Amino acid sequence: MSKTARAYSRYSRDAIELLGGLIRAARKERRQTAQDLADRAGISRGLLQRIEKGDPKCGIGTVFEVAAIVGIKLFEADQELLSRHLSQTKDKLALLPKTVRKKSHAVHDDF
Amino acid sequence: MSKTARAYSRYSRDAIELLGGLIRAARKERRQTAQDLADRAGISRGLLQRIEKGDPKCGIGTVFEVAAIVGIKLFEADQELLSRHLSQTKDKLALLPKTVRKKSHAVHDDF
DNA sequence: CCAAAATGATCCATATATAGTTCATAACTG
DNA sequence: CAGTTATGAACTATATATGGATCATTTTGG
Repeated sequence: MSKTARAYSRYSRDAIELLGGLIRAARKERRQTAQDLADRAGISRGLLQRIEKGDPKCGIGTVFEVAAIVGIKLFEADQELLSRHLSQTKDKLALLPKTVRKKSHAVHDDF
Repeated sequence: MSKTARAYSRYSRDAIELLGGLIRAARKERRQTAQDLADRAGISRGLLQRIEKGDPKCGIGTVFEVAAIVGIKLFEADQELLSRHLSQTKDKLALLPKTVRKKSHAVHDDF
């Protein structure tokens, strides 16, 4: 028996669906075929269809790649800035405690 | 033989790695254990580890979910706004031509 | 210090995503 | 209008991600 499918919060579902929609809109504005975009991204047309529809099961790498191809960048569009932000985050992580204790409970979700 | 692994652009790799780092940083600031966050997200600790490390192969749904739990929203934090944006995008899509022709080639990637 | 706990890494079995196909329908173009 | 092309949707086989366990190491708190 297949373990009941994973559940996603309303936010996640909406966010992913929005991203997919933005991709589809951007592709059409570019007057680009689904097949063509899929080819450029190195994926199948079927997978692109699911991405544009907002399927949560698609690999984040593929989605980001496709999004970037049609000009949608979720983070800094400037590679230079992005790299800097990335290393800053790494630095910050180096400062934070390596491990962490307790606080396992009582964290209340607000979304 | 395993077909050579998919390639990702520099941007995608950095963006995903950044997102993972932000998640890890946020989790530690909350003084939350990896195991605990994994439990809350309904995933295994191993998978969370890969997400925080920036593995492009993780499902976008899982990543977004984990991110949201630690308070990172890539789109509107306000569910109301997000929903509105989502339906706006759908409306816009309804206006765009259903299908699209040509322009298969000559789209130059700039990232 | 010492014991307990968190993390990072690896391995395997299994669930699942993806490619690739096919088919039906819709929507452009001339 | 007719022919062509894009799209949406399903299905299957295979590649691969994920869960769950284990082990070594590091870090923390008492």
